[in-house]
Amino acid sequence: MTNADPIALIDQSLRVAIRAAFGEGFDDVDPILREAQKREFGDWQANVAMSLGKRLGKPPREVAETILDQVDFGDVVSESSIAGPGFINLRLSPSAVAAALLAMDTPSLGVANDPSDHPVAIDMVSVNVAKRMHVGHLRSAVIGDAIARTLERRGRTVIRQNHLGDWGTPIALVLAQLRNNGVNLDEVTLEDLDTAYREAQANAKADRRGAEATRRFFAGSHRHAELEAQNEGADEVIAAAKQDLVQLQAGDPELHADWRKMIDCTLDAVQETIDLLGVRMRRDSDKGESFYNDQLAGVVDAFLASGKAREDDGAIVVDFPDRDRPMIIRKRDGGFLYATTDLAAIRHRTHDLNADRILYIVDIRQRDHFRDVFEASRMLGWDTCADGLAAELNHLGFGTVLGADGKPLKTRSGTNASLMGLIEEAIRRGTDAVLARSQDPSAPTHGLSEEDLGRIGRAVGIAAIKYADLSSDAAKDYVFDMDRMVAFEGDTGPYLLYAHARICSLLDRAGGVPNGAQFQPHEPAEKDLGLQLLGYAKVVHQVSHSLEPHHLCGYLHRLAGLFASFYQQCSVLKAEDPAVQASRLRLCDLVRRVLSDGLDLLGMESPQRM
RNA sequence: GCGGGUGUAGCUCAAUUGGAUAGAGCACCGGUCUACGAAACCGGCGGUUGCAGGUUCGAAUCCUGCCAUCCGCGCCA
Repeated sequence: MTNADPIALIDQSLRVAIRAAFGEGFDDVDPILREAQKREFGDWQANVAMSLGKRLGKPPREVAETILDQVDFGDVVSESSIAGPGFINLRLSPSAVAAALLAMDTPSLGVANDPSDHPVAIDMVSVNVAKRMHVGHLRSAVIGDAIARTLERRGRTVIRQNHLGDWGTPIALVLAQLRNNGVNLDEVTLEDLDTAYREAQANAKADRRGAEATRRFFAGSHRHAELEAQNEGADEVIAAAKQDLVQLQAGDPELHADWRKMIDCTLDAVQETIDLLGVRMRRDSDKGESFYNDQLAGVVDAFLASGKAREDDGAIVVDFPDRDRPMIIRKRDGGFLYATTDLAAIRHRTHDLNADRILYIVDIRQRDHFRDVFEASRMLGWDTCADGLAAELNHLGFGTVLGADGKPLKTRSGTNASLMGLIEEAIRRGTDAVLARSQDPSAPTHGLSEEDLGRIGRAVGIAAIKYADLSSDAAKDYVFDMDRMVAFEGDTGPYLLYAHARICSLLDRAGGVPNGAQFQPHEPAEKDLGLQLLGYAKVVHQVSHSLEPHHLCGYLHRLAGLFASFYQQCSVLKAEDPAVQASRLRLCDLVRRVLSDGLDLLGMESPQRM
């Protein structure tokens, strides 16, 4: 915040006034400044009088009057009044808004860096080897990317961690299946892998009760429950796979080479999808379960040595003081579990990566799992970095993607909808719309090359999908309705892109912002737009803490809406007074940059035309 | 059975974390383009915030009890 920040100035003035009016003991009273919810009331309001009234035993309105008698807002506030039970309503002077806009009109747009120099580790996407990506991965990728970009915007180093499901009996089963099928792994496609995966699954469960296993099989990514094939009483297929796994672990060169090829094939396909989605993640983000494999025995030993784990019916478990269900970290047969791997991963991320914040962008149904793992890791101090700083461990759990019927989104055949298919359809529909509009000779996109139009269509389609995913509370389920998303009307990603594109062409026609342009937000629409702009840094800071991108979506949508109103009410190019025109152009330019910056944090492109 | 989430306009979602008359979008009705881009703007219709109590100046938000619904619950990941 700069010293031109009118809200900080008002806050300070009120604190001084409260101290002066009520004496010592009222040194540090929060004026409870809030944005006014309705413009009729004012721009901002202070709600301190109500709580202070109680403390002083005086009517809140009287308290408010006393404060206003004492306060000196300088020329920041143009109008103040008392309303209702004791709200202090304030209207900012145009000059104060102008000064604040001037202060934020810098490359940073007022967004401050986070002081921490530790990296942040984000566990996101987390695909399963040999499986196609499906909608279950969409949210982790989109939300994770938005969070990562927001933290990077604040100067943090973000280490994306693709916690691959690349180890264990499931993977061994697929390998065995591939060899049975005589598949040449040098030319293997993800299709082959996916098929082998399904066949392996079918074989594994053929000899056993299938219903429950089938239900789990279709549940989602490996971080959900994809293969229910590790129960005791393994049949021959599983026994053989476990044998393979032992050999693989022992370093059998041929098996290891096949295993690598399988991973490479999967990840090449993943990369293609990730790139098309515009999610920033590369192969150097890969750190799968296999990475932690040789640390798992040590994890269990550490818990045993510290007395935090005990043996129970042959298994090793960790107890929690407030829960009766323990967490198993080693099975009776000596095998390790998902929890064991996650404990190793936390230790790696604090001890080796030095991360002071570890975020998990994983389905919310795993809340209990992460609660257990986080708490257990704290028992051994594995949440602390080398410098003694305790890392913040956070599970950003997201809800399920539902179809129009309100049930988890599936294809007609009942399998999980392919993520690539969804993305391609969104892009196709975005491109169709862009192409159709470019037919109009007066359209700004008229005459653009097919390549350019395709690029714009892609940006529009992707923005539609992402905005739908990001604009509501991540923890809740949401209905994936392609028709609504790509209607491109109302509260959608394309609406934001459209606002941005209009500003671009406006500035284009004007030849940019004139030298010496000064902010003069006198018209109500100009001032409202200006006030909204001033809130940008705050919302970015907020999202980087709360991990709620939907607040940024809401902010940008309001900004775009206020711009649309302003655009309707205030002529820019036709403004008669050159100073007014210059002011409006500068305002437009600032809106454009904030929109573009905000869209980028959400992982969306902002084309100049659409 | 135990634990957790959710419940807001016909539909999809918000609500600055306890503030004023609960807001948007879609749908519906009515206005605004020989154009600073109508993917837009302006107005209208639409609510007992699941129900019942409680806390206080003030509750969608906090507490208690119900109802509905979804999810999780030791050797799967």
